[in-house]
Amino acid sequence: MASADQELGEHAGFDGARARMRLRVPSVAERVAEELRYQLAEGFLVPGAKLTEATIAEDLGVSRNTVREAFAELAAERLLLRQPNKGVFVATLEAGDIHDVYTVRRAIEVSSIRAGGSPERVAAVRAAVDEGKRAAAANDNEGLGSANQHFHGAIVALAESNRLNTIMAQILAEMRLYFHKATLNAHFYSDWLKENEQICSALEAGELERAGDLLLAYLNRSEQQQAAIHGE
Amino acid sequence: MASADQELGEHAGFDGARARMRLRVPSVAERVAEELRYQLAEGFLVPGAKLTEATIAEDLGVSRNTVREAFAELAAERLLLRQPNKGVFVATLEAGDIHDVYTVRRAIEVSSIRAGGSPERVAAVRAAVDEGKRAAAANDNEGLGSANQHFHGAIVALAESNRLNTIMAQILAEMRLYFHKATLNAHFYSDWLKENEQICSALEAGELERAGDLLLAYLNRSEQQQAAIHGE
DNA sequence: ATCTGCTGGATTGTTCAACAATCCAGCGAT
DNA sequence: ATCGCTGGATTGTTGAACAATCCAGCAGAT
Repeated sequence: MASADQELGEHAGFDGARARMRLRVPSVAERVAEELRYQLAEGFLVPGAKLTEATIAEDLGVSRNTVREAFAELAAERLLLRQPNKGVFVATLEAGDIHDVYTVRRAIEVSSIRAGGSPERVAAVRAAVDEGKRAAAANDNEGLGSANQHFHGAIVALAESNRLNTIMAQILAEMRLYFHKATLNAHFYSDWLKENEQICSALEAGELERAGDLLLAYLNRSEQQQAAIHGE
Repeated sequence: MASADQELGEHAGFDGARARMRLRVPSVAERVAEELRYQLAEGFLVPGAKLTEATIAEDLGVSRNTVREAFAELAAERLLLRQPNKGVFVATLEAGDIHDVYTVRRAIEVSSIRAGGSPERVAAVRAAVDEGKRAAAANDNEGLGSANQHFHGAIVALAESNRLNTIMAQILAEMRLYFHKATLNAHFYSDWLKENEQICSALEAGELERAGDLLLAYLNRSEQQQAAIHGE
């Protein structure tokens, strides 16, 4: 397998929850989209990079039309930016986008936590907190980051809304896209590790108002930090 | 223009706000998606209906591949549902979806209005209220419906978030998809006409907390009504 | 009569090759 | 240095082809 011929691989497996009796064989276009999502999340494709149709088609061993179909999907998810007649590029988060993203997060995360949730969902939040602790103990930076994402994902999942979940998933995907810039400074994480703990405790205690306030405060501070890192 | 040959038409013109110095000639795939969005909103394509690639390609005078690209986009927007190897269908809102949609609306609308907004944005909300009044006076049912959508769109626009705006636009598009079932009973509207007025007044007076509460109450009631109409 | 299993036609999924339209880097003339 | 041109590369779109899949209808078995 030469460097110019990296086949479609297996990177899925985050869906976990569904036990639907369905034998799914994702279409090629679907798998191309999945592979690109993976490469984007993993940082192999840096923001602003240009994706040439022919190259990707050849690398993945699929047709150009199929690649285009995948592009249409990812562009709708804001992971790729399509510039007519110029090509598609990995999306970049500008200064304004950071505020934008956090505006969405404030809306859906705070709303979700304020509505509470079933014991199982709350337990999932607790599980994410523990996952973070474990990662911290193991000095696992990577794991620490994804634990945090699981935490916030679990908060949105409290609302039991498919649409809210996918919106959140997309937002998190967007953030992963450019998080690699900030992913290294680990002392970052030490803060919210105990903060997540507090939020989760408040949630478990049924103090939804307070849980929401804490979460909101966290999001505001996080936005400031991100803005600072990103410059300006 | 025979029935089997309806060319791509002009139904755009909602973007208004942007005065970017850009000469945009949307790609064919884009216009196909736009045309389908239009037909969906207008109710020419009823929920559950099957869209056969070849037929649409021929009707619109474009290639099948181009149609598929448009499909990928609309499926990502939840307006179409893709069932592998079976075809794409106009999305249908099930009982659970109604709750889901309103959960999203509660999250983003209430959050937006609670944060207030610039005087111009508030004025836009007022404009939507007036638009509704005018439509009511003219007995224009159609106009009444879209005035209401403008109202709620304007509320989300308070937050000045592109992402929130597009999310709201998609949600509204989803609702239009099946609103035709309920669009006739006009006494429906008489309620929220004065309610919008109240919400808007509270917003203008800076009583954001109260505005949010009113809006929330409206959304809850509206969800119930919709659920009742949709049966069970 | 109902169920089973097959079959053929229709539709989707995907590829390929082609061509027009567009963009862009480089180069030459002013 | 600026302007304008040109040629190559890339995108946008098409049309045709074929494998895979689905589905309605039908023949045969119980």
